Amino acid sequence: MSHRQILADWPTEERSARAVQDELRARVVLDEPGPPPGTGFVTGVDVAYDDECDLVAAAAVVLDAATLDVVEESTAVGRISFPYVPGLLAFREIPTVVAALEGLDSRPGLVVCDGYGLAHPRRFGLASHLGVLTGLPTIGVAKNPFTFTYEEPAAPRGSTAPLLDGDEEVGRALRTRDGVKPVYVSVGHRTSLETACAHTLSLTPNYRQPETTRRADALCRRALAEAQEDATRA
DNA sequence: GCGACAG
DNA sequence: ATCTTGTCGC
Repeated sequence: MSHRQILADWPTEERSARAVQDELRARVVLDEPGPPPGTGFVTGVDVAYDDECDLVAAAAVVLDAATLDVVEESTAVGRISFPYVPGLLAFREIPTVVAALEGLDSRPGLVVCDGYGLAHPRRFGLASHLGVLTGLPTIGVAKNPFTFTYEEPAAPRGSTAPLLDGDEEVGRALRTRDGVKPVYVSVGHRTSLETACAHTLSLTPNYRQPETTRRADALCRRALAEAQEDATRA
């Protein structure tokens, strides 16, 4: 789906946004293992906002999965399409993220999102939604446990604990640095939870957050700053 | 009804 | 997400 098609019928109200999630959820593919970690490309996406200027900037950064070297970068700037509502984050982030992905010449490979996929009140978070719209394999790696619960994983990097919604495992708390707060991994589209965790570990040789997210975060902030300058000047 | 709540 | 300096520690 193109950026324009997506924006053409983008919901404005919370009620219709939730209805979209309930409908699209059936299209999530959960029975594919996903691309093996350490080979091909891995792409990070992230978004930065300026609510005052009504500006949103997204970045997509393609990394070589084996070396974590940057292969290609893309940014897109737009208007804010939805307020932040817990559970409806995708409606705020996706239009500009898709535009940034469309700017790439490379095939993105696995897309790593800053947020959740299956770990979502209606089992259709940002990573699930982006996966269904693009057809790409996606995973979600969040910095906070949202409304979910978990037992503290053991201290060493690589330790995990189930991320639970009641008694249902919706993701995993994964320790990416010894003794540091874990990240919260969930499946998006066309990937298994095991694959998602393996990718997350291979993307965190030095920091808590995946290299994909760190690169995309830095890039979208830069893009937002430039857009703010342009807006101020005009 | 009240509080909590990915980014 | 964003507002924001110095500072403790490897």
